[in-house]
Amino acid sequence: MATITVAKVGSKRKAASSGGSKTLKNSLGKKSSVTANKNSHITRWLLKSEPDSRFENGVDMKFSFDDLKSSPDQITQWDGVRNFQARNLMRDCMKVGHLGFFYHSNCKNPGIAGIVKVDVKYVRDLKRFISLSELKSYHEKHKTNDGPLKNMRLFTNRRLSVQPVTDEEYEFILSIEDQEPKKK
DNA sequence: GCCAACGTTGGC
DNA sequence: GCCAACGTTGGC
Repeated sequence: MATITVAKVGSKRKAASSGGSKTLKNSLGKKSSVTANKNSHITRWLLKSEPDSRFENGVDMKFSFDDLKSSPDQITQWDGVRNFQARNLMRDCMKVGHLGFFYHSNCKNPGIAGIVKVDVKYVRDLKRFISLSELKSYHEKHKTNDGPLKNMRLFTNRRLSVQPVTDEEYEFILSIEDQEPKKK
């Protein structure tokens, strides 16, 4: 694992940002150490970003997987994360070198476009786009048969823009990369 | 564009 | 610490 820049602290959800205006009074201290403890084994993540233009206070939120690929060194800072839980996860649990899925949200065809290293740096494209609807069909199935995606945060904590992904979830998703999409 | 679900704020 | 009002997310 070469590379690494270390940008971390900023945070993101590409776009947003608002240059640090939001205040951070809530939940530090003990709350976040709980977050850290609970997720200390996590080394895989899912990062949401919006691939389509959307303006918020005059700032374009767009940042697609292709935008990452064409960034200098294929690295970007993940800034603009406002949600406290997401920020705490990044601050306390995410480590340089961890891997993550790059997820396209708030768009026509939401789903996972590729893999990044948690710098955040491009690693590779998925062999095919894995859509939200496909993941959801597995999630539904796995709820009944105790499969690996039964608790995936994409569905159980839908608004989190920086999500922990368990090794089981990560491996399962990689394992369906080579298959034809089951359901769309 | 709608709106359900969820997160944040702030008065009490 | 509760909870109503309000704001945001994000799939549809």
